[in-house]
Amino acid sequence: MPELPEVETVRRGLQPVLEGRRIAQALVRRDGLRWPFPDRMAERLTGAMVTGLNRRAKYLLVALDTGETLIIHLGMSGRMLVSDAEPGKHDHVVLEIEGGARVTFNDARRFGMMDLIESDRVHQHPLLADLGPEPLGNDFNALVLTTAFAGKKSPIKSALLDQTIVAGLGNIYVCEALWRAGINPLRLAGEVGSVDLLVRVIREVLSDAIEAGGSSLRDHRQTNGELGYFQHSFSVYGREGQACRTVGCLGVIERIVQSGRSTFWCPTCQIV
DNA sequence: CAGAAGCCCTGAAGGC
DNA sequence: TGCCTTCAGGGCTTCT
Repeated sequence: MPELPEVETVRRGLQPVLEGRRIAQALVRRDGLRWPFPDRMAERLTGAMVTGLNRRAKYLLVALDTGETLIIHLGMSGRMLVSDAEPGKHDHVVLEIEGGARVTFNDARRFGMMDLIESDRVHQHPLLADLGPEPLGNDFNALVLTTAFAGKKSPIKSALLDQTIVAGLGNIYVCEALWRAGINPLRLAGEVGSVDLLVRVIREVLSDAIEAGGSSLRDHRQTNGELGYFQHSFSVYGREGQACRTVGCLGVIERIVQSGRSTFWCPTCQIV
């Protein structure tokens, strides 16, 4: 499940493979993923040099010397592979890189997306225009979050999944952050008191995950070259029925459904 | 208008 | 073993 840390890990893994290199040939093996690919995508990618590899929220931004940027979203099951293997099932786009590397976009469930847009208009792309602040950046702080929460009648769990409030959190890291902050996920966003601790733990949980991804990235590159899916140990996510890991807490992790998504939390210590 | 539910899609996992 | 059902969730669309 690629959330911000996974996408950042993919970005860091692809950087040495792509940056400053030319796409010798782009192979597009189907019409699209969630939406159709842009017109003539293969032609527009072939021959282009990658001038920079950036990230906005959960989107990878591949800047090209053609003046266009390739926007990539991994959706739910999307992954990037660096390998010599011949394209197989669910390998939808293959980039042959000058010098021999091969980067493959694989996405079994096809919830991912790719689009091309002029580089100076990237942040006006419909999918990026309304995104909230980057949680690891300076624009994300207690004042901004308090303002965004003001008057909101949805549970704080749902509010944190809203990409216009803060961009890049997904179901897993929202659960982890609320647990670290001791906040009840059912609490209405507009009724949460101080968010200072919440801001701090959101930054922490994302930074920790990026660090963990970075360390496992080296191992993965040595084995099968797959970027993006890593073993993380979660404190609450997926731990229904197990003992809470908060020091001194004797609670048991519960699973509830909010806005159609599973929320894992400890009713004993998440009481703020 | 805000908030919640529906939808897309495939593979993994669990029940019988 | 194998078939069937349920679940996973990012983010847009539709409904209330």
